[in-house]
Amino acid sequence: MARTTGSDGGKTEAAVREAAVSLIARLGYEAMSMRQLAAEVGVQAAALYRYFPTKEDLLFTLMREHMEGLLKAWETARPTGADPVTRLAAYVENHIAFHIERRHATHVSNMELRSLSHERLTQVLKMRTAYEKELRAILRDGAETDAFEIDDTGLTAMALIQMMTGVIVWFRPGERLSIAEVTASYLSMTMRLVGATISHGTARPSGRAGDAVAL
Amino acid sequence: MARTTGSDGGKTEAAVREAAVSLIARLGYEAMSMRQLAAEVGVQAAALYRYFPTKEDLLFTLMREHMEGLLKAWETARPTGADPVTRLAAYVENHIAFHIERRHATHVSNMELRSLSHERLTQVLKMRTAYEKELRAILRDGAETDAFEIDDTGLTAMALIQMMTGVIVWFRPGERLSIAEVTASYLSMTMRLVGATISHGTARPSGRAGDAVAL
DNA sequence: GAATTAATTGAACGTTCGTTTTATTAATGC
DNA sequence: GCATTAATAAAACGAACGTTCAATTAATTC
Repeated sequence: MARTTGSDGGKTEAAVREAAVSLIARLGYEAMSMRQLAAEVGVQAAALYRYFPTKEDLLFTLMREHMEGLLKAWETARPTGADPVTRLAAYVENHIAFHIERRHATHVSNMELRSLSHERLTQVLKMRTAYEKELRAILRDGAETDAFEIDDTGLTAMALIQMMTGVIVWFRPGERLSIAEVTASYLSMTMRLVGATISHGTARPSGRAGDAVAL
Repeated sequence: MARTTGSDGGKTEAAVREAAVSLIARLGYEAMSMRQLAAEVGVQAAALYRYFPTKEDLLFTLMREHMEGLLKAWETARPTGADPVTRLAAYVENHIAFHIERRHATHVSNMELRSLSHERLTQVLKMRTAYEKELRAILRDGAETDAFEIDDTGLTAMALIQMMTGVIVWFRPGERLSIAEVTASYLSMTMRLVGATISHGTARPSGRAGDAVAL
């Protein structure tokens, strides 16, 4: 056999991407073979090389597009000229929504970085850093205007991102909690963590929780 | 050649474990070959099979002992009969100290779970769940005695663990922050996140940060 | 409807993998 | 110092890997 009836390059490529994301998320990049991937798509292994020149090219494409999507999503969701609390809330909501929606792709982007060449790793990390920088800027603004009370901006940003991204590890759609409930809880935890001053009305008291137990 | 002068089974096995942890952490379990590992130890690949019957046995041994170590460390550090704030502080301090000290092993235990057989995966997850259960118990006690203000105990526990374990992703010893500084910051963030009542002296006010921005 | 292009198959390539087997030498026990 | 046991090397096994190549057929173009 050769070309099959109804075959379409565009559709096949999309099917390859989709199957690759879920297969890599489940088995890991190294453990997934090109033959396995091809079988999932319903095609011979050789056919994959029409769309991606190497296995690593495939991985890199998935990661790059994931990061581009994340940055684009934030560009769209980001409120312009708002106060730090509003901006932080938008960041948290966007982050959680995006990551829950793309659990598998996030898994791939976070876990398989070591399989990239140095150059490509740098590219992906650059995008990631740009995204994290947005959060640090919000935290810094909030700290400077006393909207937040933060020890260390960089450390707090990393802690928040790890906490939020961690959702994909345990969250399963359709279980005990809805996406809205999870998002609301994380938003509330985030605001407490950064010591956010209550924004609407009530003034915030001076005594900070945690002070008494700090080393 | 055969047996080499000065060779010692105990030392070789220890060297294999050590090399395996750092090699798997750096390359990933699937990407590390037994020949690579043997070369790192300064031995032929066949010699490894004297100590570990298969590659997966080696991985499982590393993971099981890591988890056993974590549980044992907590058993030792756990304060008995103390209030929730003290117990939570001890949990955070133990968790961060243990994970910073064993960054590579933690990486292995968290990232390579999918390479275990179903049965062994279950064993490791059982230990992990037992460890997480300790945190949930502390949070529940704190919530019931109004020492903490928590939306959802399970969700908060997961968020905290993800946040704390995330330290190993970005923390490098000898850089900007010391272990003590990092621990103090995480402790402070944790206490705010759970809405801990200030324990020594000052009463805690009613208005909670985050309320105003919750969905 | 012939020529061209797009999509895929099937077979093969050289390499590397985890693992096993057999032989060989160092340390140990008596 | 001889017998035994411990620790390793060296070579080989079949299987699986990523990738390439030539052949073949479906769709498209004119």
